[in-house]
Amino acid sequence: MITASEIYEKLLASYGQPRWWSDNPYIVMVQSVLVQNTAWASVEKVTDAFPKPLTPEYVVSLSTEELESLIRPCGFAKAKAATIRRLTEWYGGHNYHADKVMAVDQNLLRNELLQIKGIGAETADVILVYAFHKPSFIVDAYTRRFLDRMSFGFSSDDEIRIFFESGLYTNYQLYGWYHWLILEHGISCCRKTPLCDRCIFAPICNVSKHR
DNA sequence: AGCCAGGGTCTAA
DNA sequence: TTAGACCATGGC
Repeated sequence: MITASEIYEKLLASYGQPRWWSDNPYIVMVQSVLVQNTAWASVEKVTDAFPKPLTPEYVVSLSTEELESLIRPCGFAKAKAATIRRLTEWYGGHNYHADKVMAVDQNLLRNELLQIKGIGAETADVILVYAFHKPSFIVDAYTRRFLDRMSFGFSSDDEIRIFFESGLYTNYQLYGWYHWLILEHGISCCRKTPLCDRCIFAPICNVSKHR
């Protein structure tokens, strides 16, 4: 069976240097909530249309109605606005200071994030990796589908996490890049069956599982 | 475990 | 133009 490193090398060779989410921790936090079950284009639309720079101070100054109205194109406006508020409040507990958050133990931090209503495992891991530079491998629907098509037969996200974390250097940048590559692959190749003939994984990909 | 939250965009007809 | 699938999910 192909290893986690070999998969990474293939993805890298095919798609090139992956992009980083954002160097601004607060933007990562907000966008990670906005993107839940939402197309990325809608997230960019909302983020780009913000009347002022997207800072915690600015978000706190908005009324609930204003915030909901600004993020409406991403859907679930009520729920997401409330989650962004709770997340911002939590960040305020660390004085909006990313360095302070980064000093917290990874598992402690993950649990803190998971306690915030609206933040599940995937969103927590996205925030951990991209905002606070913690090596917590992100498992999402694309990751599961990708591995399914490689016929791995994992039965839980924990198994998947262990597969990646034990097969790679413990490095937050690597995890972030890897996640981005899986997404890029999933979006550009594995959503449309015809493209899969040219896919780098075609020889080992179970095409019958394509949607 | 399955269903619900819900606006926007793309596609096939 | 219209119906329907789908979107970088999480909560109950």
